[in-house]
Amino acid sequence: MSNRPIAAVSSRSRSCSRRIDRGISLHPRLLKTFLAVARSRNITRAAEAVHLAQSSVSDQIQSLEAELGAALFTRSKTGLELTLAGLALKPIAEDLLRLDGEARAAVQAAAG
Amino acid sequence: MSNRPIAAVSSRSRSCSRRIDRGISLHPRLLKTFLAVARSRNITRAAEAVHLAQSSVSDQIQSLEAELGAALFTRSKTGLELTLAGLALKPIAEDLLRLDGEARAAVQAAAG
DNA sequence: CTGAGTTACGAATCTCGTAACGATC
DNA sequence: GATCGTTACGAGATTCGTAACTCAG
Repeated sequence: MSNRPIAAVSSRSRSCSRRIDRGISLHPRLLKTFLAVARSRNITRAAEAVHLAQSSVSDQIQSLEAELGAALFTRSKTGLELTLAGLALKPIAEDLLRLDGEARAAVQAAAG
Repeated sequence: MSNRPIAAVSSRSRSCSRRIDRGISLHPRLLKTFLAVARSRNITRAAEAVHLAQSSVSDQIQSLEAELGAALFTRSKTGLELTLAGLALKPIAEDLLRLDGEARAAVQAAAG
């Protein structure tokens, strides 16, 4: 009988945001999207870069912000800008993604 | 209309394995489970440690192996043993999880 | 009206638990 | 028969795309 106290219960309660992961871990996919947006400072462009719909990118950024409890970008008329939190996340996200690749490579090397 | 050439199409075709992510990135959740199994060399124990059902742990390990294209453990009568690939993955998985935490901390620090 | 981001909604997919098996001791 | 891992299956949650909406220029 429903023994899932870990995963949040409320789920789809507020607005639309589909928040991708929720409190368990920083999903690499979100990080990849975040970096694309950080680079282009433009959601539309980032969406093309990662082959996702604009709305998906918008959602992923919001999920990441919700997950971390902090705004990563400031939405201004002239474009998006990284906040202090976004600036702090960027280099670590890059490391994380790099390590992800290293893990794959290491396993391939070890297994043949 | 249905424009999803990226995500695999076949999906639930073989056996039961629900393979968690599939070719996009190393899911931190899988890594956490992997480390728990690597530590106890026992799926039942690992399941208790990470608060999941035995079957979920079994699936996650298989997902990870499928994702990486290599066996991480040898299932023998006496228990599970790490393969060369598993041995190679372990330290990187630990780093990955550590970095995950660092990212959170850095964002918290920057945002207040 | 155009360009950019966000919200609504729905279909396909994924996650994880219960239950049923299979194998080893 | 007890223990441990795997497979089957189903309920609920997640992901992402289309479409509609909002706001600045």
